Amino acid sequence: MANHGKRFDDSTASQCLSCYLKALCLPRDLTPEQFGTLGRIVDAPVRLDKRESLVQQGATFSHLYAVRTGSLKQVTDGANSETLLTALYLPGDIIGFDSIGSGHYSGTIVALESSSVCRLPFECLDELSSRMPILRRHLQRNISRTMQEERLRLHQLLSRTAEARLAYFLLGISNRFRQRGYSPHHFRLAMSRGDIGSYLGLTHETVGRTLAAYQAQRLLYVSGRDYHLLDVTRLERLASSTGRRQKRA
Amino acid sequence: MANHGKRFDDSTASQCLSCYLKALCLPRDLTPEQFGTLGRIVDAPVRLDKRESLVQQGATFSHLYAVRTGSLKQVTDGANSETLLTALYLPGDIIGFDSIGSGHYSGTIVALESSSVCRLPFECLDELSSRMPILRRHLQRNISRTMQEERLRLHQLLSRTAEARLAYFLLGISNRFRQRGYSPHHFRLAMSRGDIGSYLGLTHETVGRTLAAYQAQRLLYVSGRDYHLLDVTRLERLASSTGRRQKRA
DNA sequence: CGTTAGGTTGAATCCTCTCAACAGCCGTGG
DNA sequence: CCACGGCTGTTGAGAGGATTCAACCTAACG
Repeated sequence: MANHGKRFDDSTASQCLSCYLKALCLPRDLTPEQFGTLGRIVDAPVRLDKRESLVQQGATFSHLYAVRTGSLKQVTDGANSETLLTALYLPGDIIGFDSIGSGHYSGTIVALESSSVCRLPFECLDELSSRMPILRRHLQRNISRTMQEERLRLHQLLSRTAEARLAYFLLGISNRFRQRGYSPHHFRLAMSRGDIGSYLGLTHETVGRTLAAYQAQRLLYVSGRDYHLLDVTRLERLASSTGRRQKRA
Repeated sequence: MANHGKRFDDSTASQCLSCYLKALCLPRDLTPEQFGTLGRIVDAPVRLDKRESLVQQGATFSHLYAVRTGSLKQVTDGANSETLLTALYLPGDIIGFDSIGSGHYSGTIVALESSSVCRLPFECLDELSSRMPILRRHLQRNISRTMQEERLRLHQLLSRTAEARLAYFLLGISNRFRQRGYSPHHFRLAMSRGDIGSYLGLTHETVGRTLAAYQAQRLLYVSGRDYHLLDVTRLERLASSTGRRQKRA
């Protein structure tokens, strides 16, 4: 690093210090000094316009990215020329964990709206983590947790109906907003119906129809990409039921 | 560790040295000394009978396990008293990556047949990895790769028919056997139809019917839990198509 | 102001689930 | 040794849900 000698409260470091998301992307209980060391390797934030892409699928992996504002999607195209939405990133999320293993970004990252992200050079981070067990743990935890959550989530979705899948999805989003300090009942989701469908394995028509059905039952109110969850309890019941006819005991 | 002074070719170390799976669970290009250090922290292998469980869901996380022989499944029960088969482990696989984050095992691990596994104390492994970058990288890669593979796989499955899901699944198994040096065309899968269904989000009837349909088309031959893949090319076509009617361009 | 992408709605088709009945295999226990 | 129940796997019939295809509507944007 060129700025090796800088004090921990220099401009880049304070970027992290002042960031209200630090509880999400950084370990807690860092000493000010550790904080400084870490902040020093963070590059200046990158600004992205809507639809602009951060990295291309297949490009060689070099940085992790922490979402500061806005939201981004990961689209991956498989062998058979189908492209799937494989991840949604909200402020505080770290992008790129899934690309460490192969050395190439596993999908194209596209901004769903104007967004800004922090660049984290992985080499530096890795080198640092060998000397800072607390950081190593934090990274491990973060990877491991997202892996286990996603595994369970996707397996649960596999056997569910569109009704349950959507409820499950919306409640997940709601929780993520809650963790970030936003309202869990009212939020804007910058994804199209098609995006949601791609993520959940449904067609855009089905997504729309299901949302309409929810509205008819007063479970939520949707206007465009604005969502108001009205009856979370009932949505939870829906999400955790298979949505199918009861198998008789 | 009590056995800190042991030479690298002592009994536990040689266990790994002589293990034909070391290419899978250990980094390649280790010096004999590093090899010894690593081998020293590996506990004696654990033997499991069919149906015996290795760890219970929710137990506090302490060890990773490397599968030596046999096969195991991870079953996770969600909130709503449904239990899902969330992972299948074959020789050379590492069990437990998904449990580092939460500190608790994320599912019960059950042997599908008589199996043996190596215990890897995570604390030691982690401590070691701070001094051995090559090991740290290997662990990171392993976690990251399984995470990304699984994410893509499950998202692809979400929008596919039973026909495509099963083909996809069987080809995945086939590849894993190939990597391990077994025949990719003929193998025994110790899972029941119900297990497969749970993993893929299908009912056991559908699994059976689909296998029967494959046999009628001479794509494969199944007898009980013995599988012979006859026409891999055609299976691959099936697996990578959605299985649905072609959407017209 | 026209074009395009996103969204809604309807009708028909197809796939998978549910339910039910039955065959085979295995271990237990009489 | 055989009977028994339990577990696993197979097959069939009917119902329900998601998809495909088509038409139409809206909002955004050059």
